Amino acid sequence: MAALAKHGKTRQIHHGMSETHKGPAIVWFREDLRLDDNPALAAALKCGGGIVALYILDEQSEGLRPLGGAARWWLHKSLEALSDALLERGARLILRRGKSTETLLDVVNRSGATQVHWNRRYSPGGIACDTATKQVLTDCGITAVSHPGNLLIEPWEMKTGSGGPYKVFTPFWKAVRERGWRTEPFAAPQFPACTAEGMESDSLDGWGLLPTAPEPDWAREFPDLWQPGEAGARERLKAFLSDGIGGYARLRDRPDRENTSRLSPHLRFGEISPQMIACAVSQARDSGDVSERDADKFLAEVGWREFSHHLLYHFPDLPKENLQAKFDGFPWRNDDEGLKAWQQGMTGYPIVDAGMRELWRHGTMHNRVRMIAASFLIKDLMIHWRAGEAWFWETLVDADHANNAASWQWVAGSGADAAPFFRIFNPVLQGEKHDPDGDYVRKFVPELGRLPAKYIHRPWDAPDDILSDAGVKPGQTYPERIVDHAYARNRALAVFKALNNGK
DNA sequence: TTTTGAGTTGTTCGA
DNA sequence: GTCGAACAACTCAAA
Repeated sequence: MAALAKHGKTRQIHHGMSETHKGPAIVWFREDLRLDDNPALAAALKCGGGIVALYILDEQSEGLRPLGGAARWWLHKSLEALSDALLERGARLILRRGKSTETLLDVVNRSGATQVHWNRRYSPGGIACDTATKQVLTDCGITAVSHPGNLLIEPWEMKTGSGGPYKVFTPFWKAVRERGWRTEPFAAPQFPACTAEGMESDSLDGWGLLPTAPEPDWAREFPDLWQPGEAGARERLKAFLSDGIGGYARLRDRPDRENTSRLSPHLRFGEISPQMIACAVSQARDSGDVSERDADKFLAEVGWREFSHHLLYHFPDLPKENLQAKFDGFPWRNDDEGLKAWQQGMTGYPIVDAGMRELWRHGTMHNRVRMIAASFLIKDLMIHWRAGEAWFWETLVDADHANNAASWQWVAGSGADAAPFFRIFNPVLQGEKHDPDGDYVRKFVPELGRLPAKYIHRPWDAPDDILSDAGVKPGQTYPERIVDHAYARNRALAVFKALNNGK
């Protein structure tokens, strides 16, 4: 009807109508691709005029970081799932591409919506975009409401005794727990019979989010490992609570076991809320199914996500600038070959290479191995943490602006509550400690698969007959070490020491 | 204002 | 093989 009318005129028409006829409310989905426990969706449905469920692929607005490849794959699948879930309830997901503000205005005008609801983002680009959008909508007489839907507590609500943001995790998490968070979920909403009838929508396939030829199909194995979407998130949580969380405190560091939750990409896209996770874990603990130790340890990981997001809110430069200014003088090495070897999993250190190859093949890496691999890039190769951050952003399905930046700075020592400079992971000892049988290495570095456990984390120490029995030819079937760890460790220690003396 | 205790994830050395 | 200490010095958070 009013699809082609100019903005102003359309608005006028609808304002005139709103006295007698209530327009629909738009739910603008962004990083909250779920129907359950979704405050923006619940609020929009409450309006009673029907809803328009909208997702905008915004690759143009300044300050919004374009998704990396692996995350684009996830987004595609997650939008499919969301669209299906909405269809089951008689609603459509409208897909649009373009600048957020303009696109939203266009959908407002075409739909005659009088309200727009969304759940907040906390990155500087997201905040800027949402603030501007809210202003424009408000100026047009549209009610724009932002809701808290992605964090346990809003970042501005957590303050230390002196009024500043927390910079140390332990007191932060203690304060969050003492304060508590919302435990009543927003109920699974009842949908009106018909919504967004006749609205134009892009075709998801047309967005090109999946890898396309001649690009290699790096996502080939993803579907076997992941089930993006709300239902997948719920199943993952359930499976973790029944199989993985028992012994979590002890076994979460073992990449050869399946004791991590693997919920991070689901959280990243908001397919499940941190409240829902926390609630389920607390219940399992209270009923005695899960030990207090395991439950608390796992909840603390949700706490780290929270901490990272709060940090990014208070320190918007976190993804680009050292949080500790003294690191600005750090003599990072330019080493394209080293960076490439690291990215490809060809450093000659089996645990590092296994991790980097897991990342490429599966779009994820075990948490412990992320630290080992990151420490290797930063401290052994002395390559800037930003190069590592960028690679993880491109390859992780759970790539999260806040977590990624905060974690890389933590490893580098430049971040909040960071590792002391002398904490330099030894890739051999870490491998032997956390992958004692070498099963993790065997899975991702098959050319070492026949080496006995004793040598699998240090093939250079293996006698010639053992190497040849295992079919390993150093420098041919598997690379020699690109740097000697003992040498690299001393080099890093010297640099860090100078950094501290120089202030 | 001052003081005090503490700080995710490690490694190495020497007893 | 196991264990504790050293590795530095600083900043944070709360009393």
